[in-house]
Amino acid sequence: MPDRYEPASFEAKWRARWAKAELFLTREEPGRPKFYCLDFFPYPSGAGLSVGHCRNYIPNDVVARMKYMQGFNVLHPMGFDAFGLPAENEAIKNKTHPAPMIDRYAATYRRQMDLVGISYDWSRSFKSSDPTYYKWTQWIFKLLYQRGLAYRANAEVNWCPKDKTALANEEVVAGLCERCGTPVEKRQIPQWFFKITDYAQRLIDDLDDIDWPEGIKAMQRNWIGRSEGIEFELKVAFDESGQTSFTDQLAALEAEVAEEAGGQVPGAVAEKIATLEAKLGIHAQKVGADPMPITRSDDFAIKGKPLTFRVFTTRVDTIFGVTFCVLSPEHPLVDEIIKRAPEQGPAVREYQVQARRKTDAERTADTKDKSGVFTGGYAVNPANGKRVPIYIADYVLMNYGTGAIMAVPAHDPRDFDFAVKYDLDVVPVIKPTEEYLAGTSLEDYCANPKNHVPVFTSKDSVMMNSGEYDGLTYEEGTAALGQWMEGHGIGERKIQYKLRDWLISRQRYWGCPIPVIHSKDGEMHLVPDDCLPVYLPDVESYEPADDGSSPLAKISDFVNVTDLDGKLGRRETDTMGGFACSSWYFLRFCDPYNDEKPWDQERVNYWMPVDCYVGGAEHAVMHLLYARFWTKVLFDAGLVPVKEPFQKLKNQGQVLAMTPYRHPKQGETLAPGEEGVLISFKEAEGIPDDQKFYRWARMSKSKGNVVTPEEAVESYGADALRVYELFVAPFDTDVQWSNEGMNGAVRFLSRVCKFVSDHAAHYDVGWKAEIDAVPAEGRSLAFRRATHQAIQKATEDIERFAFNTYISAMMIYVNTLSDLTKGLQPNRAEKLAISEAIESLVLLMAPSAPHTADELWESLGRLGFTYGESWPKFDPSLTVDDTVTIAVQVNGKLRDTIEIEATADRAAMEAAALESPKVKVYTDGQTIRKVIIVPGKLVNVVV
RNA sequence: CCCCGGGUGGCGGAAUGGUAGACGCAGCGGACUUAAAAUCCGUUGGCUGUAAGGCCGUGUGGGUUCGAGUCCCACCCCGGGGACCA
Repeated sequence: MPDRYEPASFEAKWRARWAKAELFLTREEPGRPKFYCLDFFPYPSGAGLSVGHCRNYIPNDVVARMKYMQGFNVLHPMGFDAFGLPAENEAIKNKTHPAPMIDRYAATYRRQMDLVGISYDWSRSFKSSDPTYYKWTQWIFKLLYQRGLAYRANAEVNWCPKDKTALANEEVVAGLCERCGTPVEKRQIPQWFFKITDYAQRLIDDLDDIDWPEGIKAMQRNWIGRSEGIEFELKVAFDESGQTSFTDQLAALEAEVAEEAGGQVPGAVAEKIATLEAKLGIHAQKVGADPMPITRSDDFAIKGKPLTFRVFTTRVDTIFGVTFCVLSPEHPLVDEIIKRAPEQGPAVREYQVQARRKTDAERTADTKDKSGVFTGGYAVNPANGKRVPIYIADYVLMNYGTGAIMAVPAHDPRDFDFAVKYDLDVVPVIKPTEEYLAGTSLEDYCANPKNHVPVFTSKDSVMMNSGEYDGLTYEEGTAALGQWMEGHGIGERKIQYKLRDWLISRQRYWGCPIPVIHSKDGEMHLVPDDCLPVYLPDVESYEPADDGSSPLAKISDFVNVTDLDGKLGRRETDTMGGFACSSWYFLRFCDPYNDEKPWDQERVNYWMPVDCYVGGAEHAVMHLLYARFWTKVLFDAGLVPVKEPFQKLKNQGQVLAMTPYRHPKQGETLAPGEEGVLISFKEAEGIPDDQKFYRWARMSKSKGNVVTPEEAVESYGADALRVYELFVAPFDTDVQWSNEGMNGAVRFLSRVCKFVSDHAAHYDVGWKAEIDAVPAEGRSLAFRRATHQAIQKATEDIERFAFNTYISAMMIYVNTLSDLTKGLQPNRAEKLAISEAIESLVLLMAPSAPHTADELWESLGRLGFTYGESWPKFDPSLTVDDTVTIAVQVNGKLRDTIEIEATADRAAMEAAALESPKVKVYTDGQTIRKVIIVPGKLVNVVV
């Protein structure tokens, strides 16, 4: 029996035995509840795993192991996200084919995961690039297509010139390619999209039902970006001075109707217009607009149809403060306006060209500096009939809302900046608070709104300068104006989302082929089920072209197909982005060998949802949103029993390592945000202290600060690595790697071994049958209490993902047991209690230090594995002590602590507290006003 | 600018509104050793005091409470995310 932790002597042996016994094969034994424990689907990088990656696998492994011991059927699988740009780029760099490369890398991952003893069921493993898997990815694509959720459209997309492919919106960060940092360009290419926008509302709503970190939920809500507002129509005029009353607008409408009806206005329509006229006239007077005589303004009807455009706003309560409107440079109305107001044409065209040339990165870089140009047209504010100039500016985005806005510079900072720059009016229409005015008067604010920065944007105030709407709150004003607009057909309430459809086409080789054939007549056909999968052709050369076409397009054997009727067609040559493949892998794990269908319904009904999903927070809005979307589609199709795939989600913290930097040399410049120049540890040795410094940085190959699992296991042992990573910090916070900390874990495991080996002689396998018959008292009771308290703490802590305090409780347990056994010649009761303690200790340690636990288990003469044993249960009556230490406070200040019977009632506690000489010092000569008693905790005497 | 986290000894961290600093690391003192490593025992928030003890102490300032690391308000700092989304 080992009396200290000697990993080299037994860890490898146990891993081999677990493998031989197929210990972690998923069981579906009837009568046991299920638990699905899943880690994020990793892309197997060529750099291999670092101890940083283990921080996600180890804690979830502890959960999986405990759940199994508690009697659950546990599904704990692992596979590899093999398709996609990272793999393909790596293969190109190494001048090799991605398929064998990925196989090699995945094998390394598996070896490393096995090395630290993760209890995966490898029999269920697959790679997303396996044809047996991607066949079903294609099958689901077809399902989406059939349900109207996959479509091809010619669209302006984010094009990464380095990766030579289109990217999804989620893969573009601040205008740069998320993967390689290259500024993305815009390109018009036919692309495949999934219609995730159809599910926007459900993707928000169902977040309420799942146990995820609030931060991730917030990020998803934010990304989906729901906003409620009103979309309404404005008419375009070409004369600034002319006021157009509502009656004018009605007259124009009448003319329009008459034109369509062949010169004669139908009676019913005329009547309707008359009533509207009456209503509108009253309204116009109320809001203070000039009641203009009915004249036929030809502004609206020059050369045919009147020009109109629609805007979306969440602040219709500020509509009386509109002083200009802005169209996005790409807005189709712009052409129409300059056709009719040609004098602004050249300037407008020039600006459009400039805007187009800018990349998203440039556009976002100068968000402060607004630019734009007047179009020559005016918009008529439907609320008050006022005409305001129409500008184009690139701060208005074509792909959000209607691509046009009403600008209220008094209450919107962006509009304000623009108004200041182009000397446009600012008309306050929301009464600012006293706090905002900060001393100056309301008159001064209204007279010189441009002197008041930042602008007043709060919704917690009332309307002013808004005619009959003055004094209404945001809610009231929005409701009243919304009703008015809807009543008069000017606009309607609407909900907008920022979320756009998910672009899945990649013009690259290494991805799942899209099962579509384009026939000669331009129609698209899905590849029939019995022809799936569409195999990715095995080719020598697969480098991407930069003309926007996929490398598959050059492979004529792949492209040219003939259908059953002998008709010629061309295969779709784009492949699916990697996120498609990882949007359903958790379903395949439930039934990975099925070659009839993607999964057997019963298997998925049994295992889904995932009970505990663990991975990094960086996938907050990509994988996690896409997987939720697919699950909902599959739910709607009746193929999965759950609306949400991941019931509980946990994000682990990163592992940071000390990383050397040096100060920049003369002439060297640092990128923004950089503190110094990254150097290797070797370089650092040769540099004097005052020229270098160390920072904690995320472990990564590029930083040269990686500690591999092999190194850690070699120097300290796998169980030490596991215990260290569990103990060093809470699960979700970043940790700083330290060799000293690893030594602490080694010492602790040695103390566990020492305790067990020192007292193995007293171990009685049959303790369970006898222990309750021998009354525990004194030391034996103390043993039993320590044991049951440890069981309770360990169970609850693992359940709530508090692995650091679980390990801490184990340390306390071992320390307590060691203290209790000092110089002990145990009697029968004590021997039984020690037996219980030894066995509980080993089993409680099993999820975190499984090798050591099994080694000790065997040394105790037990057969099999701790994995197959039952998780210890605690007896609540044995978790409480009979005396407690209570705090005695005077006026809330701690003055004494006293030992007292745990069962002491309030009166006894009070009496004991008041008797304390230390308390008397403070209470003598004082009047006791009140005594607060918290049973079992404290007494507070108020004098 | 907005939205999330988070600021506790020399360090990592613990603490259902109820004894702040559990547990570990590092340090210090001691035992064992020819010596060192390893191990074991003791000790370790600051100030003050011979001691018993006292005072201060969880980013800053206020508040609620018998009692605040924990709840509320304002602010400062650090980390992450989103950023012209109308």
